[in-house]
Amino acid sequence: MIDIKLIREDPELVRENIRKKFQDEKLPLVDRALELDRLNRAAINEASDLRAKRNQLSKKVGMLMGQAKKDPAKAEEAEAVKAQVKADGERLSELEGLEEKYAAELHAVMMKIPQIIDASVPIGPDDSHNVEVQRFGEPAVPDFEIPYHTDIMESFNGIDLDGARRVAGNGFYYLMGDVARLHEAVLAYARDFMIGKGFTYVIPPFMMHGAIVEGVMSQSDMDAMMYKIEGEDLYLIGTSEHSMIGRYIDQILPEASLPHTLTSYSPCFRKEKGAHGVEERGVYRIHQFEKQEMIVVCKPAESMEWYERLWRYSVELFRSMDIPVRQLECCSGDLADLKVKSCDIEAWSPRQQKYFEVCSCSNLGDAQARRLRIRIKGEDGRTYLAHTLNNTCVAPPRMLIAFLENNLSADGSVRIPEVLRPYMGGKERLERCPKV
RNA sequence: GCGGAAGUACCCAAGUGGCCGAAGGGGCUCCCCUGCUAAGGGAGUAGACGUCUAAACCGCGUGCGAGGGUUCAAAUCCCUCCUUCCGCGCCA
Repeated sequence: MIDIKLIREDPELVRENIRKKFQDEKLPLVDRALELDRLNRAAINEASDLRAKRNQLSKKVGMLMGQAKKDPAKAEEAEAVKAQVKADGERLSELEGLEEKYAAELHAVMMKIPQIIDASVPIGPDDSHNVEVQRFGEPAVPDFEIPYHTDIMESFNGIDLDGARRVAGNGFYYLMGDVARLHEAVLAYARDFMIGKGFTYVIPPFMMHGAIVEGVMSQSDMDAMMYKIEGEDLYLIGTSEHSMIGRYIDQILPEASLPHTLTSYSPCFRKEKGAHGVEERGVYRIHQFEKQEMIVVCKPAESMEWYERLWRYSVELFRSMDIPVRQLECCSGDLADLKVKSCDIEAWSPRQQKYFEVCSCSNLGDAQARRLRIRIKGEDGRTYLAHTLNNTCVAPPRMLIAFLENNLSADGSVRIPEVLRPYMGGKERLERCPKV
């Protein structure tokens, strides 16, 4: 969400930004916003004048009523003033209706106008124009065949998709044995990794109110992603970012307390409508997964610096588990409407011989902060909007695909990288086991 | 979940229809007085949001948990909801 003042002062900049994102159908929204803003302010001004008048006259009634005890003539005068106020009442309630109507419409329009993207974002209509920035580690292709990830998991008796389908349907999983333990090991390792970077570990609510949902994500994302609890104003979180950023709703943070650097764990629930749908056979795109996340709330001037730091943490984390990765920058057309700049960290899949998304790092600028009214109080007493960022540390079980494929040996065993061994009871390898 | 109580500014707290945007106290800030300091005196202390403005000040509007309603006028009356506290119940 952008500032309405920006549209007042420089509508062309906002239009240009919409064009850069290949959303020309939204161009009329700019003029619509200007019009609604004008109407809204006119209504506010007139209503405000009427209220001022009413307040004055009502006080006068009060005074006259007081005097009426000694001088009955004053009572009549009071009645006359009452009638005056009542006369304006109709116009005032009409204006109040208009205020509400215009404000609501304006808000709806403003929610659709995308955040101003950073000047450095590459321009392109869709994800095919995303830009590979840099690779980390050698994308190796072994001389033996790498099975599909669920087959690798099955070779350790580590997954049951059939059972999950019976219980919850497609898009769920049972992880078992060493694979389940590995899943938790990766999360625990990522947690400690971030604690080591000075982040505070947080376990947030896994559900949230509708008002928070609207603040942290766009309407289209909400429809495509969120599960609603029947009969309650509660949604299952799609990522801990939602409840982590939501925590700051209506808060004014002392400047000295910044930056807030948090690493949160949560299960994540997603409908995955649209996108490419839920995968039939595997744990790449599913309705439920777990994630260790990074969250930063900081001063506006520092958000780009944090953005750079955050995605590098992901790279460092994956490299420490011997997984080759690359940084892929999101182009303008692929950037969600709330984001200023974003990149994916993609892990190498030796089986498919291509990179696939495992982390997503975003600088939201003041977009979430404006929607949720997250402000900072400066030393000079002024308040201003914070910036928010988020990034994935690890999101298994998808992340396990990269892990298993890259650490698989010709004999079918999987090497446990040293950093994970303390979380696996010292185990150095996962060995194939007979089918149960 | 049931019963009871309560939500007023940084904190405590008075206020049941009219100069109440809100007494009083504490705290905090500034000033003065006094060399003996768990001292005295004075002043200030809604923040926020909206509007107005080139911007700011000022002004105006909103604001007493939230949202509605009654009224010329609501902290005060009515309705709904939320939160907290105390019992009871249930439960990892």
